[in-house]
Amino acid sequence: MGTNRVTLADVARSAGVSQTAASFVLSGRRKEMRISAEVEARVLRAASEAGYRPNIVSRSLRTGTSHTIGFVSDTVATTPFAGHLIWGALDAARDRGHLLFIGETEGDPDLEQQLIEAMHDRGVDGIILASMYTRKIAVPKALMDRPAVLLNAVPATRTWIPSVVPDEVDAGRTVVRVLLDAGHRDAIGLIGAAPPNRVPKDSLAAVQRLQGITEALHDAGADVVAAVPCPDWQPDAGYDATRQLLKKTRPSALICFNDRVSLGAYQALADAGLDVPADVSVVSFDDDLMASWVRPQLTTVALPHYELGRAAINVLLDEDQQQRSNGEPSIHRIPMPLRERDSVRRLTASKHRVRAAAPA
Amino acid sequence: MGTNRVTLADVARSAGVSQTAASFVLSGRRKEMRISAEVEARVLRAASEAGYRPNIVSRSLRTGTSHTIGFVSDTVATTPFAGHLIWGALDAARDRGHLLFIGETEGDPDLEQQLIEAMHDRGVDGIILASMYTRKIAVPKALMDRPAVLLNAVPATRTWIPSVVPDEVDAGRTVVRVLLDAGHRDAIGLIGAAPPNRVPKDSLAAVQRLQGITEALHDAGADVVAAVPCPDWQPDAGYDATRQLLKKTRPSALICFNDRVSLGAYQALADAGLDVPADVSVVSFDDDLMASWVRPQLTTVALPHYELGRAAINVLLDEDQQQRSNGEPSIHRIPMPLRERDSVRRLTASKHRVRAAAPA
DNA sequence: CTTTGGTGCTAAATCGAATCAGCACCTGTG
DNA sequence: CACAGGTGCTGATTCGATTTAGCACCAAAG
Repeated sequence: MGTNRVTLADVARSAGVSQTAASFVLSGRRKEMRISAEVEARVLRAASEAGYRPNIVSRSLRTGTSHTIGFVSDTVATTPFAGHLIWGALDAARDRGHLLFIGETEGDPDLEQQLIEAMHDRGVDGIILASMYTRKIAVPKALMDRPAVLLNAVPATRTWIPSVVPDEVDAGRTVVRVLLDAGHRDAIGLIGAAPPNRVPKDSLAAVQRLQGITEALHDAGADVVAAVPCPDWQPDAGYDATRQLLKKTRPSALICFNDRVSLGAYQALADAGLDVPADVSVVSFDDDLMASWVRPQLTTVALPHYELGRAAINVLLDEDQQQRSNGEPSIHRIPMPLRERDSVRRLTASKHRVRAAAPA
Repeated sequence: MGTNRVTLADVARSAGVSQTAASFVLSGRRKEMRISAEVEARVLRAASEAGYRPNIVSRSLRTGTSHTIGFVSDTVATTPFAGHLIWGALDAARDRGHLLFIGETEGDPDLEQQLIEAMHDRGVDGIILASMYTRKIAVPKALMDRPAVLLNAVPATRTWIPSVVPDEVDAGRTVVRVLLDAGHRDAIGLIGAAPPNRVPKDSLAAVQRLQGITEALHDAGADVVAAVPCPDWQPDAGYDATRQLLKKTRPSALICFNDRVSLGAYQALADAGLDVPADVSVVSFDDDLMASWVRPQLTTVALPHYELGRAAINVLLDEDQQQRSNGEPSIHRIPMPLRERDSVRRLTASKHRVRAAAPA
């Protein structure tokens, strides 16, 4: 290194013992080598006086563990979502004494491969491969040889690599519970997907949210009054779908499949002269930034990006060994927390459907 | 490492030569060791057939260079700004064969110290210490021993460490040029700071933007018609300041000190029945996201976060050595590009002040 | 026929920590 | 008094590359 770093040899010399003794003391294993308490004290003193810090490069070469993790993502900059994934991973890594390499692939498989190899060349203990939005991904070969975790993604092919994803099915159940608890039961509409399987192509979230919604309604003996799928989950499509639904029926509540769709729904409801939440309640998914910008603020189930990032580190560090031995591919589902805001109206205790009302 | 990686020894053995020969061939220095072309071919072939990749941990231990850079920031997740700084650094690092460690301090000096040390323990070639917004920072001791660059920050104390910052003075000149080019000359108002030095405390941007503006106006023989400082650069303060200015005078153009202030100015102008840009032109700084959301879209001078990130890597890798030898602290100023949008009105060729007009 | 000088390569040391294999020394037992 | 067994430590090797020192061979020069 540039300047004169203190090495283990320096510490040993100044404590008047062998490197071996110093090494065992400093790694807290003095009993194993039967080092006396007196020598331990001398070594500890010498180390702290000299400001000794172990050289992790050297340790890594010898032991093969670098306390370093690679985080490879298809995006780091564009959205706050990606930032929060990284943030969670960073915090968890710090808690466990690890540092993170970050790499961005921009969706390019070659670049992905190169980054993973560059990280392995530097002796990372494992790699987290993250996706900006939840999806199935082809697991690159380079990932298979060493510990790895998929974050916000599930493997397209069968593999031992564990995944960490949001619990979308449970989120579907959650939005239904919110509506049922508020007394909405009979006139619930769906914007963005329709049972049994009319959902946007390739969207895991769509399938699973719909599944949770369907199950929860069935459990309660309820059913949707109408459902309109959208080709994609953008405000425009949400607007069109909502208008279409309003032609057929007059729901007391809408479940929109994400916050951007909700934005379109808000607009369509306003155009129809319907007030949120007085006339129609709206619940949604994602907790996008806009969810707290729109008026009334959206009640929505949040994608837990920070927690996903944290979980990925912990899964990588804790479970990976076991997973590799038995062939079970494990999927860790992280709860999606409800953000209760102002877009759901609590119906009166009578539990009867209320056609319209807004008592100041 | 976990599975059996191919080592240099393996390559040498299968090529039937010594490690030394293999090493010199693979590092492209065969002439130095006078290796024959024939042996070179054998080694190259063996290496590529075996899929040899050098172990950078080992190389790092021997040579002290890891092709790894530490990026320590006070924020990574909260804003898109921070994301773009990292993005630029990531791209430049990749172009030059380096990988980035990322660390977030959350503004905590102890954490900052720990992160820097943890990175040095892992043999980074240098460290970039980044700030979310441009400011003076106390340079941590841990940074002084090895190559380092301050990003979006200048050192509070005298030091050899180079800085990379946006060129705010030039940005000040740019906004003035935009207005002069459009024929605004006599009735330019300032919102956010006032000459000679009534600026928000601790804001480098304020001082330098004002300096550029003042110089450029002076060069053109022009002057501001009125200037109102704000305590902080938020929409509310911008609104108040603009109302205050409008009581005194009727500008043909406003220079707002950032986009959030401009947002407030827009509101105050609207309240006063003045149209942007028909009655009053507005130019601003930052190119915040909102600059393209507001109507009319703001003409503004952008903070070049991506380029700042790139530059930091290049400065670290290129200039650091020299800087350490002579004691000159260097400051690299990155141009702030103009984003011309719709908030500036071009006056008629007569160059006379137009009181109000909006044909169609 | 020895020396010089160039060519083409190899052996061994090195970076800093971890760790295996032992080596003195002492105490208690038969 | 020989010997087992425990205590408290040290020397040397290892990880995988880079790099210094130097060896063997051959041709040309003296």
